[in-house]
Amino acid sequence: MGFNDEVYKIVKSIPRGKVVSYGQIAVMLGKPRSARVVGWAMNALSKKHPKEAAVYPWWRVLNAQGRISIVNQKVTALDQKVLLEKEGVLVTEKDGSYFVDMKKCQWVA
DNA sequence: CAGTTGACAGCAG
DNA sequence: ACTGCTGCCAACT
Repeated sequence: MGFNDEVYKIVKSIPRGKVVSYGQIAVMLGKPRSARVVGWAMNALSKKHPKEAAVYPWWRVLNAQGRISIVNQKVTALDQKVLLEKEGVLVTEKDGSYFVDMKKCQWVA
């Protein structure tokens, strides 16, 4: 595979307690407009490679607003919230969705 | 091989 | 400020 692995590589390098946005990953890959593909890659990771999901901290990946945009996957937004909190990331709930303070937790390469 | 999809982002109305 | 439409690009069917 190609692009997918690139995404995973970035994800794997995210430090504990930090989060990044899809667009940010896309930029790191040199394709600023591939945010959607990054999301697709994450989806494929948990869906087709659940075993690798334990290695790649996909839960540190959020959308640009710091919102957990996961919807109907194997893992729920609640799971992601718990995982993040376990790492010391403050997750706030807002109208059924979970948010992270990007200002404090966003990872800068 | 061609059309559809998607855990997004950014600009337009 | 809020909702909606478009752009983008790899993987899927």
